[in-house]
Amino acid sequence: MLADLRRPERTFTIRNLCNEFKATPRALRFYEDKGLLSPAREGLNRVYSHKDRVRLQLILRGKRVGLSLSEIRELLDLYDENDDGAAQMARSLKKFRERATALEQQRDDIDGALIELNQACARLEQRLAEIRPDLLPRAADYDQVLRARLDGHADAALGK
Amino acid sequence: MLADLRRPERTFTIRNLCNEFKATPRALRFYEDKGLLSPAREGLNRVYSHKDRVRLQLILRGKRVGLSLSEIRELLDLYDENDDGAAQMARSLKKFRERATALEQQRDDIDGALIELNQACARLEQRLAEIRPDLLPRAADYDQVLRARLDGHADAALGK
DNA sequence: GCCCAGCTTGACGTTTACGTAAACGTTGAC
DNA sequence: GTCAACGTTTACGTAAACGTCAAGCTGGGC
Repeated sequence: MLADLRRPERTFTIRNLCNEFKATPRALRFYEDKGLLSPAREGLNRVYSHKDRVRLQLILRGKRVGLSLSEIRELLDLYDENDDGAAQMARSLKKFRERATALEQQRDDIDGALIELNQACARLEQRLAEIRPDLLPRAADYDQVLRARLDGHADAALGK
Repeated sequence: MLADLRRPERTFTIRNLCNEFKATPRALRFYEDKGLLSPAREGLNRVYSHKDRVRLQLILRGKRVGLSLSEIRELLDLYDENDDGAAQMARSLKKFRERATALEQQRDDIDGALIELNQACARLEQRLAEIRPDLLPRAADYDQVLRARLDGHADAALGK
């Protein structure tokens, strides 16, 4: 029954979780090495509980937002030393905001790079158009999309 | 005179260029190792010409837009094997466009991460507000800025 | 002559997140 | 009985872009 999948006593093999979350066994073992996971053992084999599964979800979510494994571990540790949930939530919140700020910085960097790239492209296109128009990969539509997006961002950045 | 700085026969020491472009000597030597630069020698010491300076500028620009050193080298090589300028321009243009596409993908990834982060932040804030409002770092203004930007991007992404 | 500052080469260290063997044990299918 | 398919541990390899010594040469100032 599917219901079994939700029963808390259900456990998972390493491959179960790998399949479910598109990870590799090597990755899960690596996370364990780094102290992010600590599944039970059945003999030598790893046995993952629902709690482990949740932790893995948190790990992968952390990765998606660009946290390093050590940062993720810090956050997980916070939830573990769980004497007072509120304090840890506050710290997590702080961490998340820091990450958000960093990500915005990254995005601004990327926008800057895109502007520079587009200028370079424009120059190249112009010169090619003069000299060897036949070599111009026709990508007018592509460029329109590209510029539309950039303009949007430029507006947001400049016009506040 | 400042005019001397522009005279083509003016040469530069490694430190000159490092200071001008905020790089380290190690970096310039590294680029040389990788075949991106090949300054003249005066005894043992490196002597950079104007051409070398331009190449360095191109290298740094390439880095800013996220090209790897090997990709940059390919482009520089194109300009060197200079039998037909137009063909290389066309290839550079292609490379640049590929990079632009990749950067946009990266930016979308970042936006996705930011959305996930903001959701997490919102949940944390809400629960903290219920349980321990005193722990809430007051960052209302910060969040407004943050959301304004995100909304802007969301609009651009959704509204075509 | 001495010393320091700055240049040189060479080589190993760093970081992150695993990949990739190697070598072995366990279980189930046939 | 043996082969395949999983699991295990240990350990080295990878990629990028330099940082960080180490050890030595050289020119200039005093």
